[in-house]
Amino acid sequence: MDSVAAVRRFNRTVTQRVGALDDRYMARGRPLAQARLLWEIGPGGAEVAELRARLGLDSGYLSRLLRTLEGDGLVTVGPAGRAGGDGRVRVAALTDAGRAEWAELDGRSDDFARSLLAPLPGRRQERLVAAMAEVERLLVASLVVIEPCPPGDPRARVCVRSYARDVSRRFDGGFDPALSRPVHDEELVPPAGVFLLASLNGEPVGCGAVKLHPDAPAEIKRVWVSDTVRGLGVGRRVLDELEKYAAERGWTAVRLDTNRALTEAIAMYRSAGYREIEPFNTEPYAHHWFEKRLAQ
Amino acid sequence: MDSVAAVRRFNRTVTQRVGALDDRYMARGRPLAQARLLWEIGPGGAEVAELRARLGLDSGYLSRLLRTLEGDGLVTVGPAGRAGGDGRVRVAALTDAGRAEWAELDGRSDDFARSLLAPLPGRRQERLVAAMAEVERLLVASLVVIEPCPPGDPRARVCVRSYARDVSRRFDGGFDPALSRPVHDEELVPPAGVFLLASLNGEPVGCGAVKLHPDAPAEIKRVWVSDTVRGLGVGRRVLDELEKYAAERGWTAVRLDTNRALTEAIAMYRSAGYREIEPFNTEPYAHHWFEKRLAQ
DNA sequence: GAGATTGCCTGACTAAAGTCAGGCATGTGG
DNA sequence: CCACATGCCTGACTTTAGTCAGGCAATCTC
Repeated sequence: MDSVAAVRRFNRTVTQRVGALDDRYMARGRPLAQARLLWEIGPGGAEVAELRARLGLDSGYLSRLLRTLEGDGLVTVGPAGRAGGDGRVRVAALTDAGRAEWAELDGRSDDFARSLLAPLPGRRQERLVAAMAEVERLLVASLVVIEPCPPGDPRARVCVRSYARDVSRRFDGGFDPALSRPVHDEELVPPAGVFLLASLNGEPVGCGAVKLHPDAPAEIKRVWVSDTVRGLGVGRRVLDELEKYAAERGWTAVRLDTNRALTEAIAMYRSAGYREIEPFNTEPYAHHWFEKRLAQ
Repeated sequence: MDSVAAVRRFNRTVTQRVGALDDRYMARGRPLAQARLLWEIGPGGAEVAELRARLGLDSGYLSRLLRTLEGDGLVTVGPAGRAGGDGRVRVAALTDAGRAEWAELDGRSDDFARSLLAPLPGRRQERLVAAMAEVERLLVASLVVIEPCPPGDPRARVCVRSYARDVSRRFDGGFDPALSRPVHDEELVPPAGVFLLASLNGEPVGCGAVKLHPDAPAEIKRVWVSDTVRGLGVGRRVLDELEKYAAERGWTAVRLDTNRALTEAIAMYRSAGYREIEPFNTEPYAHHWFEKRLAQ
């Protein structure tokens, strides 16, 4: 397959060679990990747990790095500012010297970016920037992770609220959740069902749920994808995971209902093998009902 | 500047995040540096000096890495095969076990490339591949280095031969170097002049030379750019460097002659501030003569 | 309010990466 | 043939990165 070769060439030249240069720019005099951490803390400060998640570091290692930066007088680590907050969490903030160092890093990053553009004639610069944006956008698809999540989790709530907002904007006459058939959290917790969350670098960007009705096909609900990642196949992956969940537990069919305004969703269901069926519920906002038989 | 921000976003998400994933794929069980080295040696083997240049490693460190791979029975390092070659250079080659390991790495690289494409729907995959190719092509411009080189260097010879071949393909009736006004190597060695070589990862991809005539404008010769990097501003950069070289040594003008078939070159000269002048030599292949006054 | 959990910290490690100073054999220019 | 350069190698280091086990205090759960 030729496109695999093309991706490999890209990885080699761009992620490896350019990435190494980027690192070298970033870490002048200071170990790379420290520079990255300092950068990640930023002028606004950051909670330790967040830093750990963003940089993917071991708790002990991060702690030690923070101690080093503190020793150099660049960072202070103290209890979270907000009263009433969790007293265990600590926030790292930059000192004046740290802010200066951060500005230096920021400047260097700018320099490096400019050095990539500089050798190109003007129009090619624009094309490079456009192509980079495209690559970045399309590559995030492979960074989106889909995993089960309690429906009560704040990130799940964010998704469901966004879902309701999107839908009410698109339906004729809006959408009032109170009129729609209710879904209770307990129905989306194993073994009754599951709620899946799609996230990108920890940020929620999509969701979907399935209810495993006893003695009836499983029912798919609340499939939603943030428009920041729309068109990248995330919805389809969520749907696949939900079907897989139901199939593994013995269900042989899934159903769902949807509104005629959601044309892309309908197209996705059809292309995923769903067939339109007679109404199987009395959902007031639904115009179409679909079913798909699951291979065991 | 917004495009700088876009490049930085790209560097962050793509070179950093994807690059780190790539490394993790590459280095399973084995230290990354070893895996990279093994990969770089490849089934065809490679000279030690070349490996050092490609990977940018310290001589001692590389030697040690080779010793480790040798100890693991993956690599043999021996004197260069070619008789009459430099007896000091050594070549690393893969053993059977090394070849197997290499194939394993190769397979993993493929897997990783596929894993980037897989989550995307088909048409987006094509767009990603196209955008990657574009980014890669445009970014190599910033990896091209231009530096003085003795005109007798093999890489310089390669360029001049390519130049003659390109030109003879384009001129009506071909190009016979014997009929053209000759340029001797000594004229392109400081202080009489200079030969500049443009190279990408050590491979020659362009050249240009200037002769500093006493009591006459400096003369630019042999500006050539390989079509692998054409359109990326390399020719313009070579020209700038040549002008700078002449200006720094007190020359106040540069001249050159060119053939009417070389339309892009002519356009480049014009856009770089060259004005057409009366013939200043009797070059049989020239149709246009240009001059540019240099700011001191 | 006891017991488990969570968030951060420290100490004690190990492995990998990289540097530096020489050393030996080969090659090159006078 | 001498002096010097070059290509590779070894030994002796340092730094960076990262892991793991445990510990303390705050918080949550029952």
